[in-house]
Amino acid sequence: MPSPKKLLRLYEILLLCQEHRHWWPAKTPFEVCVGAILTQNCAWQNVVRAIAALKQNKLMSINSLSKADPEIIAGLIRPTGYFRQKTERLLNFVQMIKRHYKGNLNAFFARPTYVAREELLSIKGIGKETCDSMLLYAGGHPIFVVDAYTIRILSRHEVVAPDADYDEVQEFFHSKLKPDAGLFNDFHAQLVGVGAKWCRRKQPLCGQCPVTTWRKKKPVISD
DNA sequence: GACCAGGCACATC
DNA sequence: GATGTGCATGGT
Repeated sequence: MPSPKKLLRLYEILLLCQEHRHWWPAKTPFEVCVGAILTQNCAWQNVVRAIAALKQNKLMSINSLSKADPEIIAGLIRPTGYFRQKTERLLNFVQMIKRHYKGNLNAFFARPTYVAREELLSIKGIGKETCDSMLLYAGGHPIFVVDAYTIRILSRHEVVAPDADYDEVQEFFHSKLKPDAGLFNDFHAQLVGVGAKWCRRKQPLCGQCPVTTWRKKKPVISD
């Protein structure tokens, strides 16, 4: 298991290759939340289209979205796939914020991290990754987001086991790093950045990947 | 035409 | 609790 120092070194190298990514690519916290649901098992470029369509139809707000016809929403988010499920998930989310926080997203994110997390996870259609993306990128809570790229990259470097699950990997980051939302934000963004470019599902890490290049020089495994 | 993309819920064993 | 399956579009 690498030390906190090595994990930070990995981050520094990613940062040198890509610079700060200023994530999440959204204008408002609510847009982050919508994007987090829409990006489930789908390429980001399709999410961009769906978000543009929602904005064009003035549905990028808790109030308007919650009142919209599900058929209309489904039609607008169609490019992201699973559009019926995602429509239901978006509505489940906005209805919870309306019911419990009078539609005030800031009030929701003002809750303690664990309270907000439990509340999000209780919503049908919001799993751990979607929930943690919202907490970190929309709410500024210091919680590490684990996604397919994170597990793929770290397991290929034998930093975590290939079959490591979400909780294990998240706990790994939390145990090695200080709870710093800014660091967690960009670290995860860096991993997704190299992941989307170089780390496809069934392919080995290629030599162009900055993380691979780093490992060739100095293995991260054990210390 | 096969495979993949920044998941999740549910059924089955 | 682990594993398999449905959900669905768009790009390569």
